Amino acid sequence: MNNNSQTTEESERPRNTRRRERTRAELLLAARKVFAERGYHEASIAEITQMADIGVGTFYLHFRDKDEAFNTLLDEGFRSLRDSVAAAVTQQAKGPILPLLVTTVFRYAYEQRDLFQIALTGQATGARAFRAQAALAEALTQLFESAGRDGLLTGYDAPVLARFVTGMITQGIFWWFEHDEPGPNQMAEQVLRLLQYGLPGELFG
Amino acid sequence: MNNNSQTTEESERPRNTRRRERTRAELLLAARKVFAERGYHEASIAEITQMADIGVGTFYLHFRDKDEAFNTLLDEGFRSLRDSVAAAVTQQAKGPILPLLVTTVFRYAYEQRDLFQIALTGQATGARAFRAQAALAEALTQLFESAGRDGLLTGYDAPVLARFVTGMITQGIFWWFEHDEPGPNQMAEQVLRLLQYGLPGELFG
Amino acid sequence: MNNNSQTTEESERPRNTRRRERTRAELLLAARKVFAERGYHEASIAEITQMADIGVGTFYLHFRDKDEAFNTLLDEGFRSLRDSVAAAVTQQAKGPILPLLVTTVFRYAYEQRDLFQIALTGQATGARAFRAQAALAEALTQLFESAGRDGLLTGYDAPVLARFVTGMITQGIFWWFEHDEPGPNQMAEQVLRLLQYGLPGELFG
Amino acid sequence: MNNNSQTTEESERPRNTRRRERTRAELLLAARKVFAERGYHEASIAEITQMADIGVGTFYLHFRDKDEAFNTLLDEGFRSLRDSVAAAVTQQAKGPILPLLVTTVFRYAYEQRDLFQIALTGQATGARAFRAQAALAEALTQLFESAGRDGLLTGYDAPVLARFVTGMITQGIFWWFEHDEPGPNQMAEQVLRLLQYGLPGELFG
DNA sequence: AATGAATGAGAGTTCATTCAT
DNA sequence: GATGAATGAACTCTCATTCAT
Repeated sequence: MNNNSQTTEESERPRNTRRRERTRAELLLAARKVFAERGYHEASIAEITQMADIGVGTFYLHFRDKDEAFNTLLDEGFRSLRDSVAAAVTQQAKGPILPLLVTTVFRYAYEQRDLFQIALTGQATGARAFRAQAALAEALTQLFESAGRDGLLTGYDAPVLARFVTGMITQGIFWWFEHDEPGPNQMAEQVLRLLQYGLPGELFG
Repeated sequence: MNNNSQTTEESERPRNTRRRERTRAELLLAARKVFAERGYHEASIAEITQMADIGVGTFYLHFRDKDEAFNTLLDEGFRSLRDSVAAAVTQQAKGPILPLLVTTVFRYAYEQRDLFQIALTGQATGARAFRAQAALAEALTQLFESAGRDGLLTGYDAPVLARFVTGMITQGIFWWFEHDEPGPNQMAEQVLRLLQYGLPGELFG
Repeated sequence: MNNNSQTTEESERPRNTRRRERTRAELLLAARKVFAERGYHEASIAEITQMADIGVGTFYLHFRDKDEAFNTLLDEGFRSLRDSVAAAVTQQAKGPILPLLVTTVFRYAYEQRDLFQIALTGQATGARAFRAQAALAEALTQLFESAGRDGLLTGYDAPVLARFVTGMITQGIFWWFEHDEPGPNQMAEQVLRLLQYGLPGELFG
Repeated sequence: MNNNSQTTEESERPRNTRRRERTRAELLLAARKVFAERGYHEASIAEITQMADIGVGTFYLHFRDKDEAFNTLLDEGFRSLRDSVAAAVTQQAKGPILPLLVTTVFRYAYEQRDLFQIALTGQATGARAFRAQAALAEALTQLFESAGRDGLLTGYDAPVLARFVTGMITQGIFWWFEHDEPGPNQMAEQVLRLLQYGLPGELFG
């Protein structure tokens, strides 16, 4: 309680803590690379720790197992996306949300392609991955349900509609796994144009 | 003595051949179930052969390895989808293709959910899966490029547009992994409505 | 049901079965050596399979894990001791059981020293080992309780008495881990003499 | 400046020494608990140091390795038993030693059950454990050899006899791992009665 | 063609021990 | 003297694949 011990609270603890945090960060960075390159199952702890230049055992000092490392990686990665979106929405208080959402997600995803590759391609049985999509779909569902209550969107099923838009965004991000163009702004613009104006009637007879 | 060479097409060869084919079909059926239930990596050859009630070794008489079985499964499964689409297009010669394509894919996917679950969720590193999406995107790209040459679609990038639509369809199918409603026709209708009319301008400011 | 398949029931199955049994026996033999030499914890599956000149994986075809192999080893080993004792008792129907029991156990233990070394020294957390002693104590308890009901043994607590005798026998067997003499008959004789006549009163004042 | 060399016996050194000793004692206490609860192999240094609320590294400042801690624990524990026995023998100078020995050992063992549990059950490959039994057997051997030289014990092999008695005592202590009754005095009495008077002749035919 | 016992490389994980602070 | 993060050898166990029958 009181500082009568020889471990000063400002120097001793932080030293270890700082080292611990650095190691953890290095492991997460390496895990990010390896998961992105190999996918969940093909990624081995050995490769991750080698890439981080850290002993195998150390991995287990920081994560209970492979699964926890994977989840931590995504959780911490997407937390900052969530923050970005929340910040953008708050800032531009009364404007339309949809364009903002699409644009923000695309911008973030373009910067963090590897993270999305892990989340979307990464495999990982069960619910592990797909949470990225789920979170996006959730946000969009709320948006559309709100719009629905305002009388817009007659004839549409909000959750399903949300999924469609999620699919469009997801595929846009997939596109970047193979191409660099178009950039996030143009990508967002294309999505929004399609959503707003649709395709020419000729295509539908 | 007797002509049991490779020309005896109706008696000798067919007997073995038929048996061989039956075994192969049983293996593929079992593989389909197991891959759908477990995903690529968690599926084990042992479980597949057990479910097929066939010896482990026999598996390798029919498929070089796990990967080949997986690919074969998808190839053969989607071949029939391709045929369905081709047939539908040919039949309805001069009408608009897009609605036809969307509707046919949804109808097929609704019936063959397990196949799509394997293909879309299935894991399988690299390009293994995703070919379902790729094939669909390819077909749509051609459609849109053709439309683009007719002067429609100004301002759109055809391949990217194709991806967007692929994403919508994919997510529609994903939806069915968790829900049974809406059925394929309504699902197609929702997609087509969104594609044709877009969303109300209020959502875009 | 009927033998219309090409697998004849007298040749095909037994061939595999025989091989399986041989492998299993070799594994148990090797396990016996290694456990005796190293004790439960220091024994590794790798060493066992190496000694048996059999692949590591094969071990797990026959035993769920190290523990099961250990238990199987003791169970099968002591089953034959139990049989020996039962046979001896049955045969010499109406004579006194105690000398018979002591003698039979010692004779068997002298031949199967390694097995007893595993059981008595073997370690193995929990109840794993010690069952040899427990079984012996159990048999002796019944013997003494029966004698107690006949009015003999006043002043003795039968289960505790049974443990004492178990301890004597156990230590006799321990002795053989380091010495070869005296042989089982003399050992039994010494135990029985002590049990029957006790030590001279001078030692007790 | 000040004479803090190795001759300052009352101020400087003792402070450190005392602290050192306290840490060591805490470690041994924790080790005792953990070894008793888990057995040698399942006990981990981490658990011991956690229980002692002391850093892992500190353990190795006091003991070369796990093995040394284990041995130290037993050595120090049994040293006091040896002292108790020696004191009792000296005190009751000319009476018979055997009853005294048995009674003293049982009384001590009843109080220090955990120590005996470690020593008798504790696992620890090789000679590590079993030294408790060995020491007891040694003392008894001397007793019996002395008696043998006085012409008593004809027909008995002193060392083997010593082992038998060791076995009885050991099993008496084992009994306490599962039961609380009978207490040390009654237990000793039962052992001594059996040793002095033996069992009724009817049991031997 | 079919079988299934056998294989062994390689995975995840643990833990006694070290060492920079 | 004390600390605890880091280490890596060693372990158990799995499973795609082979091959004698």
